[in-house]
Amino acid sequence: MSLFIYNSLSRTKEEFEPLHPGIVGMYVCGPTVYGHAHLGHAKSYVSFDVVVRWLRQSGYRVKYVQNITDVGHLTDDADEGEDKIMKQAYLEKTDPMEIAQFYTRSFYEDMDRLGVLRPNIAPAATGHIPEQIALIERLVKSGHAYEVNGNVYFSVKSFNGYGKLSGRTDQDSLQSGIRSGVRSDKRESSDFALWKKADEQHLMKWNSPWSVGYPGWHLECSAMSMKYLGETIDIHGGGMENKFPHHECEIAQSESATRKPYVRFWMHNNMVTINGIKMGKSLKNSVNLKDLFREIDPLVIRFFILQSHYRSQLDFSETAIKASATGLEKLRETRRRLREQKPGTGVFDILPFALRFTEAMDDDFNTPIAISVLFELSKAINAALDSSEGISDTSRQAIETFLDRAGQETLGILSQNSQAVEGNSGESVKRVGAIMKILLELRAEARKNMDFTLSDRIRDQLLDTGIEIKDTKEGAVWSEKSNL
RNA sequence: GGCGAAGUGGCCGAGUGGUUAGGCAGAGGUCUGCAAAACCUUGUACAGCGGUUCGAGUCCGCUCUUCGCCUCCA
Repeated sequence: MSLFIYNSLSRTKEEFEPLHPGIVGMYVCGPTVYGHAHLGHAKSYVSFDVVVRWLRQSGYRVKYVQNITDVGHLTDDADEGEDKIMKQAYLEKTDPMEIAQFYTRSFYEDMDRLGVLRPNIAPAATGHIPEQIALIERLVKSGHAYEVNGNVYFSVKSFNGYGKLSGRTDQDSLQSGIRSGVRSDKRESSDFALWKKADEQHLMKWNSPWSVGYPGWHLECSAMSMKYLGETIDIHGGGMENKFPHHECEIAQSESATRKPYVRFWMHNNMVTINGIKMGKSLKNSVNLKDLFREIDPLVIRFFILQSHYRSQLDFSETAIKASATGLEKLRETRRRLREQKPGTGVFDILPFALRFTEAMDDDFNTPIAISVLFELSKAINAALDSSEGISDTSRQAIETFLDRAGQETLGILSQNSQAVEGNSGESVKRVGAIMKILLELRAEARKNMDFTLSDRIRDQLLDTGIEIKDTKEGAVWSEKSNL
């Protein structure tokens, strides 16, 4: 069985083979750091996190590069608009670098909580100005770019592959979408900026052969991916909304410079909608992750995201996320039960489940199917545990190995210690365990004496503090109730 | 207007020709002091209209509706 990935460039699923055997070069467009991360970021980076994890599970060494955009680019290609980071710096009365650093840290905090593994390399745009200038020089030299008044533009007409990713090849219709009346030095209105001359007030600017200025917003990804992954990379990921113009421009400038294919597999993840409408900062309906985490376990959000396919839109609602929370709790509960169960004699065959899980992941990272396999497995495990034979120790170990690999290492939703008392040392965890043991013994005694008032009081009051008691055949067990 | 995606049972959400997706919610049952959990049973779903086919949610056409991109955005 081999891995198939949907390639946005060919619009079909293709069998994946890396350019260099055993090693995958992967680049994903990172955030522009001028605000806290929102649900859209979560969907994107959780999705690509699972891609990376699965590639590694499949035996590849993945070199994962995800940039940090800390240059505040203009808000459009038409030579006007504002610099977002600079605007935020004025707003917060500080300088752009502090803004970028602050929100970069915030971004990683949120991603860590979602269980998103850090990229191998996280290059910042401001740290790669020389590489970007070198790329522009290469394009000017080869006639694909031209300078006017200190600005450098890429000539779209000079690259005839323009539009192959987005399907937008009709230059006339492209131009009709651009507003008229804007003064510009461009030869063609579809040309895009590689270097912009800075005006007086502009805060972030660098020397270049053309002017004191700053790089165009498509340039950093090309320059940095080539630097760290080579001129042809295996996988480039990003949000759908970046297909055009961002990725189209990346292809144009990169392939014009190198005369080699830039990306072998383009992967685009879909949007988060709220009540069916796209979530966006400009629409003022974006859901900030830090706010969300106060009410919902970050891993529930991760699970919720993975219950739909990365190429599908994900509609966020209170009821949908609650359903996910209950579902995830069910999987966790099964795992807990399995661990605590006394060994039986029953043989449990994990192989069919493992095969179906692999098949689902190999089919363009179909996490909803993969999760449905976990649910079916959960049901089978519970049924086996309820039966008189139970599950043998050998079978139990095989199941746990699979759950570690599938549930934790691949999907990142069943962490081994999810029920541990968070943020506490091993000592205090032990102490809580000892206290609970005493309480459960007292309650068992009360039940034996038919004193249900007392036994229910212990149960109810513990529940108020977030500890849940369940009476099973083997006696009472306790667990921490995850929020929501 | 151009490019693209999509309409699945109360809700979420898979499924590219032929047997059950899965989850949540609901109903009935087993277990239980009660509760919780778990298990069992329970749903004539595929926007509409035509067409292709022995057979279509799945292919083709038309209609309706929704969404994304064409300005920064994951």
